[in-house]
Amino acid sequence: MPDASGPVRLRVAPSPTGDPHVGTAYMSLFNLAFVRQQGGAFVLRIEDTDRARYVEDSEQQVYDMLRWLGLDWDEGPDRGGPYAPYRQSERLDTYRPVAERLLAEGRAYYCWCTPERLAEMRTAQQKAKQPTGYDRLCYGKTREERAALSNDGGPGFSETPVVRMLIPADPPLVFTDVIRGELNAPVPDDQVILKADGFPTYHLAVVVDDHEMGITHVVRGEEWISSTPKHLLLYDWLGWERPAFAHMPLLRNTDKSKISKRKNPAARLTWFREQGFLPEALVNFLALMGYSLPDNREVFTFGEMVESFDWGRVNTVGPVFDLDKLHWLNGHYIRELAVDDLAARILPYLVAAGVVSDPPSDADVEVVRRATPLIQERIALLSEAVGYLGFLFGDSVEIDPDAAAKQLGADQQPTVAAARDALTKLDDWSAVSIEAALRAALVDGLGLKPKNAFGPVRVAVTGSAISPPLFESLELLGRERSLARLEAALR
RNA sequence: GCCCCCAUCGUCUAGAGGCCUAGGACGCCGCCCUUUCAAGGCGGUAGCACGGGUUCGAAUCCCGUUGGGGGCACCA
Repeated sequence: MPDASGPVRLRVAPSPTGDPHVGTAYMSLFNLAFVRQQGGAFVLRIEDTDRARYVEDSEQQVYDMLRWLGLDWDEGPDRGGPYAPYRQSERLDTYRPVAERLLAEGRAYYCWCTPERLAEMRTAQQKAKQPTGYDRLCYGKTREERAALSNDGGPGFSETPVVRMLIPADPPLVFTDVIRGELNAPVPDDQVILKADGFPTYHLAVVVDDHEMGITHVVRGEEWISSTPKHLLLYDWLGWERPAFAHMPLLRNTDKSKISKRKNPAARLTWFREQGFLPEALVNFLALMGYSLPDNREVFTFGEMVESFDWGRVNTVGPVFDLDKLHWLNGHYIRELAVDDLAARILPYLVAAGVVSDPPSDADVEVVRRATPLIQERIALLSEAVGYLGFLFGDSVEIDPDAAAKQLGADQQPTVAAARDALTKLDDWSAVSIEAALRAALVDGLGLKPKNAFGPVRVAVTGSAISPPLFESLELLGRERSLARLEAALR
């Protein structure tokens, strides 16, 4: 097994079958942390050997999301590298000779069984409480011999055969995992390595490619532990050096099951961007899943993770993906952002919500920039800016009925009127002056508690009982629209 | 059903035999601050799954039980 002292090449190998999965980012992160620490190469390989499940756009989405997260790769289909091509569908010629060699050496055999026959066999085995696995019906038979079996209602025969590994009686089951130490995996059955359509299965393709590409460390999910003996066998048969294996824990849904798009929106990587999470917060959070820094610090950069990275610190327990903590972390990162940076990140969400025109006017951009400091410590997600800042755009504002009922009833009319009168007389339309004028008129003048004095004004002007700080909001809104909204609340 | 992996507060975790009366973070609760909401400050709640060993001593090592997860495809 290679150690980590030499050049390291790791791979991330998503299958292009829909929205990028959060697990892809998770594996990429740990992969990349190790690569950067060791000075190796991060290889992105697209494992598209399943033509039935291939989705056109998803490869591009993988690129987009990994770049968004800043988890950039050194070699890949889009940027080339010494071992191109990096798409398995373009490497078919690489796998076929290997399958033929195994066939010739008696380590593999053709199988003509139909999928229907295999399904029936599995069902029967389960029913009989037997371990499931291929029964080797085709083993040692020629095409003609096997076909003859099916002539009169025998087991299903398919014209195009697959190639299966002939698993020996004592396959290698024990291997050392860099995270878990010595592992004892289950005995495999005669696995298909070449499909009827001529494409390899994952098991063949991954071993051949990892060898060809000089991959030293395989970082993948825990779900692969039970498949590893198949891969070990292939390495041994072919006389190739085994890579090191790191089986990461699986991210979980709240019910502890493997994280899935069905049960958890967060399983879709694009969801995080839609919601307004910051990529740096997500990366930090992902690093916290099943991992900790030596000093147990919780907020850290990718670079800091790299400095002390150690496979031994990766937990073996699958962490539940807890959005509460990610929210907190995201809010934390938002508060640390420079105002202009944050404003620039908020803008697309306002545009997407239709609050700001597309493209935004210079005036709108300026308003967002000036409003951003008011909400920086109030939002945990970029998308929440829409609710806070919507009132600043447009002539009138829609008043929340609940807030109106509580803050703009008959009792509050004099308060609103007094506010209007005080502000109408105001010369200097600045937050400081506005506050002074309103305090004088409402708190001192009408003897109201601040809460009761400013509440009605807030609802009248922002449309909501929850808003950015009132006086700054009035200043940003401007005299004309502010007074108009107070006036409107009096009718 | 068969095989494999795993087990510290609700959640993420620290802990590699004595430093543990088990520490931190999120959440939750209370108080302070306060023009709403936040943010911030202070305090609190809550856990070593269970049973046997080993040892002077066990959250830490071993075995079993229970519990959870994963795999058992011509999917990856």
